Amino acid sequence: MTDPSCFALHRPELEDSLLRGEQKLRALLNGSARPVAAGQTLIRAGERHDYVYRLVSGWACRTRVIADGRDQFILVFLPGDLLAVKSLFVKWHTDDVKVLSDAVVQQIDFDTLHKAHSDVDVANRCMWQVVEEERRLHSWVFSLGQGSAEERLAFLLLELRGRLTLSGVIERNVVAYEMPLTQVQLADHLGITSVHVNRVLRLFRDAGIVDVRDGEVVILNLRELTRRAYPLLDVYERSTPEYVSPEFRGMQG
Amino acid sequence: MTDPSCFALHRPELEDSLLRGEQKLRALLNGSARPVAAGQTLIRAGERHDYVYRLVSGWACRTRVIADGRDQFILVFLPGDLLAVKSLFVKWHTDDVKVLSDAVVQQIDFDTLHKAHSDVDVANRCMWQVVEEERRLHSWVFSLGQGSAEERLAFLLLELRGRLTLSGVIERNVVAYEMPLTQVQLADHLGITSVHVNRVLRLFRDAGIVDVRDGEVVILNLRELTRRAYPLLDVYERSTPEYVSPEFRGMQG
DNA sequence: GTTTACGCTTAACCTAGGTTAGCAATGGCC
DNA sequence: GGCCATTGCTAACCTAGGTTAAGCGTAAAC
Repeated sequence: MTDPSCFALHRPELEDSLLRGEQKLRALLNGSARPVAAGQTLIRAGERHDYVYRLVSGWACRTRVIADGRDQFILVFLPGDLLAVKSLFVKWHTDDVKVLSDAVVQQIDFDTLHKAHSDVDVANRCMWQVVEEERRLHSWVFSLGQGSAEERLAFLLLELRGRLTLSGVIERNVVAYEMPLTQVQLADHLGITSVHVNRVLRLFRDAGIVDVRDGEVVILNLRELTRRAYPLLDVYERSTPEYVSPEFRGMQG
Repeated sequence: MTDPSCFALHRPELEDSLLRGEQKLRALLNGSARPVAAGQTLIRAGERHDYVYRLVSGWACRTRVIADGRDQFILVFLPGDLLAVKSLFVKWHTDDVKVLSDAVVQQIDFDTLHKAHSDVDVANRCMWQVVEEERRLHSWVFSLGQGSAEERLAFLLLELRGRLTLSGVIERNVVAYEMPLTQVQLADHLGITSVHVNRVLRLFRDAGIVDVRDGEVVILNLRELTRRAYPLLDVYERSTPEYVSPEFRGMQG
């Protein structure tokens, strides 16, 4: 959120409002920071929930687990993201929100945010978070429905880099970043098994495309990684420098 | 939208606001109704778009098509739904919106709705549409990532019935409803091939569970259909009478 | 009244990815 | 030190669903 271009998809008319909303929210969240240990569940599906959070550092995810053990990460949250904005609108959430690495979160209770929500700037900033999540969900639905395991993994690694860049966690154009997900967790997000995650990672490593190891992603050939992910990128990502290697900017296909 | 309980997941504090917002939106949309022929594309990905729509009758979908022919229906819209609320926030959409059967839509341009959006009730009603879509997207991500073809198809047929009931298109507890999707279109939504859709439909028909034919769904055994879909239902749907057969209300697992 | 197009159906065959099962390396923890 | 849990890795085997191709019915188009 250090880079205003993180709002790049929006309408110019709204940019100022979103930035003001961001400032106002920061003021409201200020002082409430607290650490959360890796593995903690912040929100449990089906339980009444009256807080909205900002993830200051660390990674989190929205995940759905069912009785027979199937588990799907629905969204991954990175530093700067607002978590559970929907708390403003729903009695309870339909999925768990879990912290994936040691993290720091700020929080705000329903009543306070509800009052603030009558401020147009704050309402816009909240709506923006939901709209942006929906964009990512669209891509993810397409990926799970139509993408191969290779495409999905390439897409995920590229998308994480793009989001970390836009939110200012990593510098523009870096090719290595910390990524705390285990292979099992990657599998739960990608909708494949951890055995197959391992196969694809080895393939990518052998092909000199990307090396994922010890909680770090090292991109060896950004052009090739982009090429493999490209079918799954949406028109926004395809035209945004933070997501794709230069050769592919705005390309069709 | 004839049934206020369509807002069942929300907070009681907001129910009145949502209903007021609905009335205000209706007033704004009034008079703009126009027919749209089946197959028409209402919104094209990547093009500037300045309208928000209400689907008065007929079915529509948000879909992403890529160059190699892969096509995924991301969301299906039913009568009463607002389409493209995100137009308020994004310069262009990342996916097409296509009308699936002869339909009637009302529309409102960006400037008018933007002014109305400063009204809290209207803003809430718009946010609600996006939040509800996100809930469905969560379930769909889980389904595509973890569900078998049988589970997904059962889930879809059950969900469509539930939504049609909540929005007042069909009566409570009916077991047959019109469903204009072809097997190819079902396949595009479910993330499988039309050949496999056909296989599963035959299986369901032979097992006396549900008969899908000639643009109509006839549920022969609601209990069994619910059982097959159950793993994919979210906690909201599991506890809502419109979605599940009585025996399963609120069941875990 | 033939042609074209579309949707449904089925069969035969194939492959991406799942399943099961080990083994090795690491790192608390007592 | 030994113990246990977690993560990564790999091999052997299996299956859900994909692919290809064909036939059938209906209906609009000429």
